Amino acid sequence: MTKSARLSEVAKLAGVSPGLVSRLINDDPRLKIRDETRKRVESAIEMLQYTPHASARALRSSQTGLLGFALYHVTDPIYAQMVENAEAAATAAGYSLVLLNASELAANPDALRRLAQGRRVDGLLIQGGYAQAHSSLQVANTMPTVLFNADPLPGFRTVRLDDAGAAALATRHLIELGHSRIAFVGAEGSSSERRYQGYLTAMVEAGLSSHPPIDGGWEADTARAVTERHFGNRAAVTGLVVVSTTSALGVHAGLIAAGLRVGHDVSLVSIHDTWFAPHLSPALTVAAMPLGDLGRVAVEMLLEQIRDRGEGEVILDSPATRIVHRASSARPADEDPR
Amino acid sequence: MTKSARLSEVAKLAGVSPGLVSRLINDDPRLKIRDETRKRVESAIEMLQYTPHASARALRSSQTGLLGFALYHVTDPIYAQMVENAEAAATAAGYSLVLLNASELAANPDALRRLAQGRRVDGLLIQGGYAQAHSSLQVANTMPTVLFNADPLPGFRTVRLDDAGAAALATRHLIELGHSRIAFVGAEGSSSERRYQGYLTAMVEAGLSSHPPIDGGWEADTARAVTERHFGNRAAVTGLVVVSTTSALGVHAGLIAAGLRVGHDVSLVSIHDTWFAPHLSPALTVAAMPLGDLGRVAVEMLLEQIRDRGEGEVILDSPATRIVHRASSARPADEDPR
DNA sequence: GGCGAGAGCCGCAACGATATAACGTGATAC
DNA sequence: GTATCACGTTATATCGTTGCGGCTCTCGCC
Repeated sequence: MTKSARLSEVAKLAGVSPGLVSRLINDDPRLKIRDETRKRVESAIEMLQYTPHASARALRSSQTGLLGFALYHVTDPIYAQMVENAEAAATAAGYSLVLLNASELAANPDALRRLAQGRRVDGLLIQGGYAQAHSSLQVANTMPTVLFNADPLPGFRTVRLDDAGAAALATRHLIELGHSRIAFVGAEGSSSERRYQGYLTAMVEAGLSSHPPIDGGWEADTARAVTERHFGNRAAVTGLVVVSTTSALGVHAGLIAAGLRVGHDVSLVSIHDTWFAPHLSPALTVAAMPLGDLGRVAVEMLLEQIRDRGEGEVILDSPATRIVHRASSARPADEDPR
Repeated sequence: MTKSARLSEVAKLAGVSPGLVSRLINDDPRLKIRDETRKRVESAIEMLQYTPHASARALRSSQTGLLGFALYHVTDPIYAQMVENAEAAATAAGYSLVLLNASELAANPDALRRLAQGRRVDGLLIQGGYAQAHSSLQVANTMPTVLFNADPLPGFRTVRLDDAGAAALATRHLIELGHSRIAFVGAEGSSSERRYQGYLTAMVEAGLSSHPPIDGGWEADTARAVTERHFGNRAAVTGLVVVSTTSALGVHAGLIAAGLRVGHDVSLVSIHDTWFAPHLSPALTVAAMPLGDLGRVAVEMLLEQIRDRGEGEVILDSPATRIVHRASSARPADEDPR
């Protein structure tokens, strides 16, 4: 029991050829086999506790059963949620995820080549932003790739959420509550820009004058600092739409530190729901997008591409976005309700 | 350029045999080669953009360069932080991490066999709790394994943090502020038990009477519900030590919901620091343990074991634990300060 | 009874790399 | 001048699977 069994040993024990055992294991559709023989082989497999050798199989069939998953920060709760669902989807299809550091891939183009050309994985899932970098373009031809949360790039499949729609929804939520002076706290990157566009759409359609975006960054720390600086004591607006829950946490803290009452002096809505949003005090109102679906769909698209070698770009704008109304947003206090 | 180059093609271009190229790439210490030949080979590699084929190499050398990393929840910010550092340590050593779902491994013992016996990875990192399950014991003999945040198990290498020490530190922090009625909010599992022991130690050494642990669970939701139920309006204690930041968030919310002022009526300290702890209002005081180190050390221990086939168990109790004092803890309001 | 048609199974040749033994050279020693 | 040896380099044997062509029976049928 110290050394695991080989396919040939199974074959010998069952009194058949290795090839037959292999075809049985991979249930080759055009395999004709007598029931008695099948049973014999199966019990030999059982007896020897046979498990196919992954590397040998990978070499021969040139399929590793691995998908590379490149992220900038696993610690970002938004993406952690996506990872969880992507992992589940991959496992369900018999694949595993290899965690990759997107920043490192971007910094070191050889690393990407090693992955793709060395056939270490069967496909790549890459977080947006990075994929826009030049070096990855070459990879596209040699390996199935899906970009998520990225601007569509010719030749790549892309999957992303309805950023503009969610931001518009969040903005409309504040407008419906009676707010008219509403600002958008954004960050760098195309997804923030799309969300700002959504904010603009909602403001224009309500006939309200919009503000230029406030850059708070993606991190809570920076968002907090910017908020404190921006809103020291006086609130120029009564409503804020924040680009992400992570930075909304910073805005939340910054407003309180500046002596403003969240959900009273200033109403706050952020994009993306996370597990901590309901537990802030006051709890955070959010425009929730189906992040889990993003992970699942990204994996499914990649697998489809691996199987069919399908070309062409696909953009998935999920319609499942909805407002989760919590205490951080309310009717404006110091304005006449409409 | 459509098909990537083989080792043999490099050899042919350089006018040498494949074996020589292989030994040069893997810098075999007992390889003697003329400088001129080396240059010729190297430029051939460069010219053909040669990259070793991962599966072929894995089959022949029986080393995949992959480490399995089994977690229960990637979304837990505590472990997310660990993953990030583990990934960095693995990459630095030329390895990659394969993300595994610990719950699924536990539920389905065949999955573990497939991994270990199928030689899909070179080693396994397994989150505690799961490893205690029976099925994993067999794996220990066939594959290098390191358990993290787990009780030491004979035959396994284990790495964990100084749970008891951190809890004692947190408790002493409250005692030093002048609190005497202090309770511990815990959860299921051995790490919570160790932390409760630390709480007891500190209480006993201060001559204070301790309370039985309050079970708040690991999640913010459950901790919040338990807190609201437990502390409806009246505070039986003035200080709380909470088993983890995640559940502390729930306790924080629950106290506020119950009408109690955190950092005033009740002081709160939790174990583990995370990115959101400073941004709660009031900000959370924590006993910070070096989570990043945990990830790094776990990987390093595993690699060591892979190389040396070293046996024996090692328990790392990191001494770097420290208190980060924020607004959620203060001198008790309704008691005489000592 | 001979022939064709499958059904059922076998065996060889890769897949791309690496480890090891074997092999040619010169140079050195006797 | 032959034996010895060190130094480079090559040839060959795997590693464990899978894909493919082909071989051998057993039947059915004219």
